[in-house]
Amino acid sequence: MITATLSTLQSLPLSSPSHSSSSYSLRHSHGRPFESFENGFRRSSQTHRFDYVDYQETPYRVIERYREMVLIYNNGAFSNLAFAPVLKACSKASALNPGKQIHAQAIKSGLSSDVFVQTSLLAMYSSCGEMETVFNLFDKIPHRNVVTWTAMMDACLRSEQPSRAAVVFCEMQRAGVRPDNFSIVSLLSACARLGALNLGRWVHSFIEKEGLELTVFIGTALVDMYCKCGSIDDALMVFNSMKKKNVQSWNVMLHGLSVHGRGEEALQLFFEMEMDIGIRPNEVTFVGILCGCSHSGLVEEGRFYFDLMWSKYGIEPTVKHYGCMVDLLGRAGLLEEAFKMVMEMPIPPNPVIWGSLLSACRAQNNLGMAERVNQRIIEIHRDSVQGDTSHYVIMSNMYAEAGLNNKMAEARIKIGKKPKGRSWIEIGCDVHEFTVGDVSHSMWLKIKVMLNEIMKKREDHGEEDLQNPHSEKVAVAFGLLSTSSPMPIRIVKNLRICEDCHGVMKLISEVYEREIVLRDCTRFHRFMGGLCSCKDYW
DNA sequence: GTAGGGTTAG
Repeated sequence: MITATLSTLQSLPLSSPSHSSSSYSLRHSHGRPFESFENGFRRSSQTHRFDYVDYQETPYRVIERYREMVLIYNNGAFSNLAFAPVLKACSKASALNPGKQIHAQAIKSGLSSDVFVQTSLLAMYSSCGEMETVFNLFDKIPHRNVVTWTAMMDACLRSEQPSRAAVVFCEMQRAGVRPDNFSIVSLLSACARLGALNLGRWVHSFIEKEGLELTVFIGTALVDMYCKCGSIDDALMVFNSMKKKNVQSWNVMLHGLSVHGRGEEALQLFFEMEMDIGIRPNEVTFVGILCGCSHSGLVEEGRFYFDLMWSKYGIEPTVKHYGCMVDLLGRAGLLEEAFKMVMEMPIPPNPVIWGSLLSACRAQNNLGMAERVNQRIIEIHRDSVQGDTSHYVIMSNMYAEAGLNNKMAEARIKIGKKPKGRSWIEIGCDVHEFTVGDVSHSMWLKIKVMLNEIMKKREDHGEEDLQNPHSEKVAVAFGLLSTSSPMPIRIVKNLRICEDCHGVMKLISEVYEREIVLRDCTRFHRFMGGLCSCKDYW
């Protein structure tokens, strides 16, 4: 410890702090200069100019330089200007321990009540996953500004609590704090994750009403929201009206078309994207393209673009690109080729890839290969404490169909207790959160009958129909089309859901032979297609 | 002057 301190001190310039500042500035004079924070550090009553942050540096280097400053001025006082940038660096690096030390120093300096320091601390704890601390901290911030509120929304989104983020937004409005571009983007992100189309539309009209500019960030967030909420045409409308687009805007639209089974249009969009000078497709772009090929059964096109990403753009395929390809080949019935691809890929395959191949084996009814694949999944999961058991569900069903009852029973035991999935539905202007997997429902028998009926209707529609989004139809069914103002959200806890919905959540797990954790209810909306009786129930 | 934002395989 002492050695480290000495060596750090020795490595520092012996000249005055102001001199060290200029030497660093000179060194970087060709790039973005160091941010200058006068009063960042003070010794006695004397103020020194101190530059310690260069945003081009790695977060760890920023933290290191901050520590060097602390060593020099260990008897001095800090101003809030010293803390915010280094806490931002801690956020970027998810560096909890340095963050805690800085928190302690902030308290010692009597600056823990400064809103800049508090907001930076909030963001730091949030990016380190310390949600309890975040909520405690937030409660103790007396004068929250729009940045504080947005940081809190971001914390909710990070911890997979999008409905809470929406509530935070509402509280912010109630507190009389005007939302800005940042908070609107966070709210749109919450809508996207919730599948809350109606709320998203409210946000869109809010943007227009308030005359907020359709910046590239807001535009992209809107497009993403409409895609995730199943309203692809609205997404296209916003996308086409965007004056400025960057690679993320294109990627969002491309991926949206892909997951909606509109692969041909996705490929057309990619063509247009290539025509746009100044836009260079990146690896996310190709995840979107390959996903589109897979969802639309475009095998040859998928192969073509998988090669193109390296040959034309020099992008190395990642595990996600391989995942799309394996899914594409598997769905097309090319099991051997898919298996070969997994075995020969230069990066280690993960359970997602094997799982996708296993689903393909199930679809092709290839028990032999399914067993081989299952073995691989077991090997990968061997070391993990909380293993995903969905592969056993597929195996047990395949064994059941093959009449191998002993093996089926064996697999059933392994399935064990599944964690509860959560989902949300938007009814009117409320966002409702509920959980799935409750087997104790007193109406279960009745539900079962109802589900059979729903499944029959699904079959009558044909499998193809199920691939298409039914958002508009569902919106009507759920009574979503009425808009009310000014406060669009109210979260209902301990929600009762209608028998149909409750049962369908279970059924999805059974039918798709996988554990369903619905992050948004888009898929759920599509699945229901207006067939449930939630509207009457409510 | 310092703090907060959008995309990614099943």
